[in-house]
Amino acid sequence: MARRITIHDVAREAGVAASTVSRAFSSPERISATTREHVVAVAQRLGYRPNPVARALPSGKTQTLALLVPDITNPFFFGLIRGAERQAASAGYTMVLADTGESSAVERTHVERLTGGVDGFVLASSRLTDEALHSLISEHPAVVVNRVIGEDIPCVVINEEQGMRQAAEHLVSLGHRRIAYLSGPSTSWSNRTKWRTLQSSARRLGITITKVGPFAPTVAGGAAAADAVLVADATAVIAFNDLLAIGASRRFLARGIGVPEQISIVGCDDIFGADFCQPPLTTLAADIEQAGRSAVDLLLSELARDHTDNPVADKVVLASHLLIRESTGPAPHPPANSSAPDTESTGSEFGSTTTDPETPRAQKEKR
Amino acid sequence: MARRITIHDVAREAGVAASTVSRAFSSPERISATTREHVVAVAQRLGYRPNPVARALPSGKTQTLALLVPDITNPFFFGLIRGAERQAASAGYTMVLADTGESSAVERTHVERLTGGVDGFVLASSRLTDEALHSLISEHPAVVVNRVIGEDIPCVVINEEQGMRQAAEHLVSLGHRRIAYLSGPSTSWSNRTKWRTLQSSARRLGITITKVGPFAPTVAGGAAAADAVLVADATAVIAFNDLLAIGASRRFLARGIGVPEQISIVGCDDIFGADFCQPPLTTLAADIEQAGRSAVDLLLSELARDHTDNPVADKVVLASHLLIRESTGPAPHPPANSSAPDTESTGSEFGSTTTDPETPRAQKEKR
DNA sequence: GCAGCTTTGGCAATCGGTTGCACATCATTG
DNA sequence: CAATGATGTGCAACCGATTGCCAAAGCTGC
Repeated sequence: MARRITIHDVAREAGVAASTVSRAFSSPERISATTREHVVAVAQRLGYRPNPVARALPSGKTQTLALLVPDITNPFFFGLIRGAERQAASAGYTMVLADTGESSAVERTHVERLTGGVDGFVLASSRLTDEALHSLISEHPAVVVNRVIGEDIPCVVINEEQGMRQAAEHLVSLGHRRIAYLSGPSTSWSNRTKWRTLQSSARRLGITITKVGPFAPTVAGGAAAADAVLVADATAVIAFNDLLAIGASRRFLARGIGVPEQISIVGCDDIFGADFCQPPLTTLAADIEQAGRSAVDLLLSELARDHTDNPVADKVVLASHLLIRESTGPAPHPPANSSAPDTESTGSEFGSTTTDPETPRAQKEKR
Repeated sequence: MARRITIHDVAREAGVAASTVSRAFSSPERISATTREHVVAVAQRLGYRPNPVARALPSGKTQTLALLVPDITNPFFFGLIRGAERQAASAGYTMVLADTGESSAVERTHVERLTGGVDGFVLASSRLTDEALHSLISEHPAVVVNRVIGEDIPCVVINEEQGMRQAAEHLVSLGHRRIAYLSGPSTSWSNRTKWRTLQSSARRLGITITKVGPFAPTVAGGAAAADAVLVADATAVIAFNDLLAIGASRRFLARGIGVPEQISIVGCDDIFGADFCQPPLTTLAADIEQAGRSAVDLLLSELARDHTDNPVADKVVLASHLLIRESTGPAPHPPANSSAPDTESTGSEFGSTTTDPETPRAQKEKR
């Protein structure tokens, strides 16, 4: 724990000024090759390491990024954390991780406290209101993940619409007509988006989707959700996330209700474990690790950006696709009149965008 | 992104010196109540936030801790990260997370780079050699997790011996006589400890335990491990961790080998998913989140310690206990001569310490 | 009314770097 | 050979806080 070697120690030992030592490292072209080599050699011999905080003070750049997540516990964020950490590290940045405990107040406090100590923020699944986010982002460089706020704020989102439509069509193709949506936190933008998309898909496909919840987006929450579904009288459920889906699935099985024989389950996120739970979960997958990497990239380019130029923010949309495993199957009592019950009610607003040939078709699969 | 309010702005606005503003916050007793209130009010009005890096420079204290893990991907570390982050946050510390990619060189580089920017390190499952760790810890405050090095280095470990003995006894009680140990990284202290304990347990219990591996401690590694086990001709396996156990279990099932009908599997760590994989995994559980909390506590008390006093380092040992689920069952062909084959070969070195009544007993369980 | 003490607030140095500017040195050129 | 320019190095200010020391002001008691 000996005192650390400073630039002055090196300067004295090398017989030059401290500024020369500084330049030997940070602007080598401003110094002659001979002195630079000498200084570097002395620094090496003494074991000199620049002090990051001293370096950060004049420049205001800490080479550190903060990642805020609502709940470190949630496996969904593991991939995000991983991707973000790796990308940050490879760019020479250090990553600070903070858990906001699903609370907007804590989120704001963390930002306040970290400001000055970090160069920017990645806000994953922020629980802040749009206004709060806007004002926050106007004073701190930040990118949001899992949220779209406006043209001026860089963000990384998963194409939930795409995924949710696929999920609904998959279930309809299996003969399901009454679907329940297991809602997550009402403060979650992603939750609202999923539900909105599902409602329009339901209209387009001529089926009914009812919302149950909100539930805590955890395995424990899934148990409660399962019981609520039984009351809602649905043959299939789409869950806000895999945790909820796994929890519900286990609860159904524990109550002697077959999955997917009696009820089908679709999750979201393809978290760790979704492939080896029982039954393996049909889920909406997206490369969430990529989301972490993209978020850091966006933030870094935001930091590099000359703030006098055009303030056009980037937006990364990650594809979402359905992974069909074993938690979904044919509806228990396929309705006799399977051919397009009331397809003509399709809203014009969707008719234009979705010229998708994948409409309800035969459900003669067997298990 | 307006310029940040500094202590000087507050001083000017309040009509006092900067030092007075500083004292108003950091040493209120050195200042009259009236001026303090006035200064605080002005600071509040201006939205003043102390700059953490400027504050860290004179004090040398950054209020930041670093957590280094070999692989963020590994769910085992999620609990650790969570526990550490929470404990750090509640003590007003910020946590930096870094992945060493299972490499001792990267680990060392990270420590080098972070030094000065953090007050101390939590090294989880370090891949460094004992010598490297010793020299590293002699110059940086640090605590290690999952490793015991010496009396002078604070550490948090899981009582692997206890757990491994329980696992071995559990399998023996089910009639298993030939057990394979699925080895993890050879640089892992925990891996070596597990194997050593297993060897002595085997001698004591009069069974054979063979080591297969090392394998990558991942689900993918588990598949390779499963195939190796088939060659080793064992009726049960104990895996270095749950990832390996789950991977092996899936591989066995895919190859038509019943788990636990034909082969029993015991994992380690009780990671997320161990309870809902197929079959639910019998595993050695420890409160790893507590390990994270304890590690941070230890580090914090290490930092608070007056370094002139006695250098006695703390050591936290966390209990490990067996969680019996469904991946273990009776050995496929229970040997006829079940009563203590060669118990007298028990090494004296263990005879003294393990006066443990739990020796091989009946295996008449049915499934 | 003044010595002596306590309280209060300011000055200035400091932490360890970075960087604008001045200056010295040396080579080039008219 | 002097003027000019290019190059290399040092001085000192600065980033935003903290803190030791000093002095002014206020208070006590004789």
